[in-house]
Amino acid sequence: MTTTDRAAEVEPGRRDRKKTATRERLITEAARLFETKGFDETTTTEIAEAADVAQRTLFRHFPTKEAVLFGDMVDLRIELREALAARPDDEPVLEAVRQAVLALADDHQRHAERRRLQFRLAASVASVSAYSRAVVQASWEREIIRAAAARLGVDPVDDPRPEIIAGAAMSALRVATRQWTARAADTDFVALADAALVATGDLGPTAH
Amino acid sequence: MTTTDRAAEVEPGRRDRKKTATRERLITEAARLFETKGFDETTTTEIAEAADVAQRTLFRHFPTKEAVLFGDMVDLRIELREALAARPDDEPVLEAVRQAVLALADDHQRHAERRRLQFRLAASVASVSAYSRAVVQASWEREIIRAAAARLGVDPVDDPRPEIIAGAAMSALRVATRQWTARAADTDFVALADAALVATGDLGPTAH
DNA sequence: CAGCGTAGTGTCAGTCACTGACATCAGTCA
DNA sequence: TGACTGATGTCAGTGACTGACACTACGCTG
Repeated sequence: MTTTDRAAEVEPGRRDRKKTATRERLITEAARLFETKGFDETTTTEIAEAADVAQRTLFRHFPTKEAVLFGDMVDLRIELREALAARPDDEPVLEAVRQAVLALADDHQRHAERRRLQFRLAASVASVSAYSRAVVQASWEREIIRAAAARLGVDPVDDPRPEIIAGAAMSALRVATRQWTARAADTDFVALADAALVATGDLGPTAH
Repeated sequence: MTTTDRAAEVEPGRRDRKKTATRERLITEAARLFETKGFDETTTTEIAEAADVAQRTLFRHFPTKEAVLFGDMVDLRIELREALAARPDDEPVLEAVRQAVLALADDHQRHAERRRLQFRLAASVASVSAYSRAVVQASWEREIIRAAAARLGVDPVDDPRPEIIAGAAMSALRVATRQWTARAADTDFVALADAALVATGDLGPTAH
């Protein structure tokens, strides 16, 4: 058990290291350019050149320009899935979802600067907003749906409740995100998210 | 200004009639081409030529190719807003939202063929999915948020509940849409949507 | 360790969504 | 009727993305 942890983590060779290095260079250079020049004003060729690769290489690592911006979020889906799986089986569904989504919130807190850039661009650039909603957030939503369906013991195609729970949780997360983006950099994002997620369980009492 | 007064329904002149005729020709020709050739396989120039206008004219009527596909949904937002406003003030929020969203469902029922094409493409083409979520559905969601906030007497920026309600309702609608698309053409969409929306109020009881 | 297969990259040329600029023509209205 | 204005056509671009092909270096196997 030297560097191998659980699922046979083999030391990656030079080729793989170069590949991930290129990928990360693209992500950071893109973020820097988006920050300084704006999203639409930055071309994919500029990003590629800043990372010292050909434009074609950028599109071998990412399917779209938007995907470069959110490139550091790919494993968040897995993280959310594991957080959901880690909740005790006898915990109420909404509580399990709430706790798991706080793992996402915690990640945002840890990568505050990058997340703020992403949220800011999602709020101002149409194509980024669309990507964030339809690709990033939708992937999280699917994890919540899957987990909620499993806990409720139902088929998410027949029973609408898993998807409704997921939609409500994602809405809560969006509210927290918007509030956080509008406030000072040291605002506690997890607390905001928690407050919003608690309100998710209050839909009944909202009745009137 | 324009001709006489504005809010009232004035008989549109020949110029306006031509304009809307062009717009509608673009929408129907696009739908026909998307149906037969597929979305990605149809170029905007082909759509324009089928409608007997220049490609440039298409982009004066619609900002994107996806917007042409959903061109017949523009006034649905207004319809939803009015349905929300029409609900009695003393009705519980969730019930008002449910009834209003059934107005959307009813529209889908009435334009079954076109809606099925749109949903099918949204399920298979990434850019269409993104547009549907981030533009079309998001606009409905905003209407629900606004109405729910007004009914609860809260500011939707501070209080997450309006957005959570809206997110849950939109999720219910998406479930119903997916179920409907997968079933026979004469399936009762309103009934499916109603069943899903009823479940929205059951999040508390879902507890365990 | 020599040699072979292949993954990651560069280069080039092409497609297509979308846009600015300018000319033209047709409704509209004084 | 004549001036104004808004819808359209034409043309020339920009920039995101893609297929094809060649090349190099990594890594494995004999």
